[in-house]
Amino acid sequence: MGYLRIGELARLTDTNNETLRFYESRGLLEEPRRSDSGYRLYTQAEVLRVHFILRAKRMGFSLKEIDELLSLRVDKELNTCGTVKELAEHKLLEIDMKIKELNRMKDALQQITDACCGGEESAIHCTILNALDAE
Amino acid sequence: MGYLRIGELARLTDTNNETLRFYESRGLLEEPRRSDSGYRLYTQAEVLRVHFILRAKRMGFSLKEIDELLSLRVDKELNTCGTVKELAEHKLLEIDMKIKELNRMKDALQQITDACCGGEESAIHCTILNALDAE
DNA sequence: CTGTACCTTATAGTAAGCTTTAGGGTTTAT
DNA sequence: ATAAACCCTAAAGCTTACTATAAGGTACAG
Ligand SMILES: [Zn+2]
Ligand SMILES: [Zn+2]
Ligand SMILES: [Zn+2]
Ligand SMILES: [Zn+2]
Repeated sequence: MGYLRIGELARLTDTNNETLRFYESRGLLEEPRRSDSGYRLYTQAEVLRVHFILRAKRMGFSLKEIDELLSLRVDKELNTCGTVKELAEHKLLEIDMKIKELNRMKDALQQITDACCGGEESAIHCTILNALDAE
Repeated sequence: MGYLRIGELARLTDTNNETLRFYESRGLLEEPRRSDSGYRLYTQAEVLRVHFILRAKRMGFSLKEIDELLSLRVDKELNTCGTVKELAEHKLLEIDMKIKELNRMKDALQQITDACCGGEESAIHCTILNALDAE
């Protein structure tokens, strides 16, 4: 009574049964209790936990990192803000590096693309192709 | 005489034998002529081609897209700047979308991270953990 | 009692871009 | 002649985050 089966948890969290079982296999969800017939039985706590996972994913954390965050979350009183903030700042640095890398790509590609006429004549003089070819 | 074996091509392009064979398997490099003993024999043209591939990779093109670019490059006179520029602009859009996505992540994470004290006391009140938990 | 929706497991497949392994020939220097 | 360095193929493995398939058992409505 009050228990959720996997499909219901999936619906409530906008995921699906396979993903939830996958998260369990990766340790992101604890093994839930089972019904007599072996069905997984969840509580509201798991709804919150899945939402936590999804939010962390949207922040750019990998499942492995989310696993760490979850362990911190489980016994908050035993862990410090310092530990949590370190993880977050590390991730921020990674995101920043990716952004910089993409901006480098973008600028380089934008430059050779702007120079290309984009016309219907032959691409022999194409700045894009030629830039990729240049020594 | 004048031919390069795979290891030499790898050295000249700062790649390795396996990667070059992999590129061949993906159609990025043509099947080269072979020595009597079956060794791949390359010319300077392949050095240029591998450099093309590497530059395109640095611009963010996938191997599949590079394959397309290479076909365009091979007979430039049969293709138009318009075709090439279309590929480039499509890729620019993709890069832009990734940058925006990462910036969204960064801003959200930055906000909850800035609010975290990062101190040595228990994480019960941690803004990071709590933000990930919040409904 | 039968259909349908739901659940179970284990295993394999997907994407990208390689890397590694296994097992076996070739070239070159000493 | 032999060791080191080099090459070959085919196949498997790696990473991330799932998704799909096969071959079932269970719950419940009509
Ligand atoms: Zn042009
Ligand atoms: Zn052009
Ligand atoms: Zn704090
Ligand atoms: Zn904190």
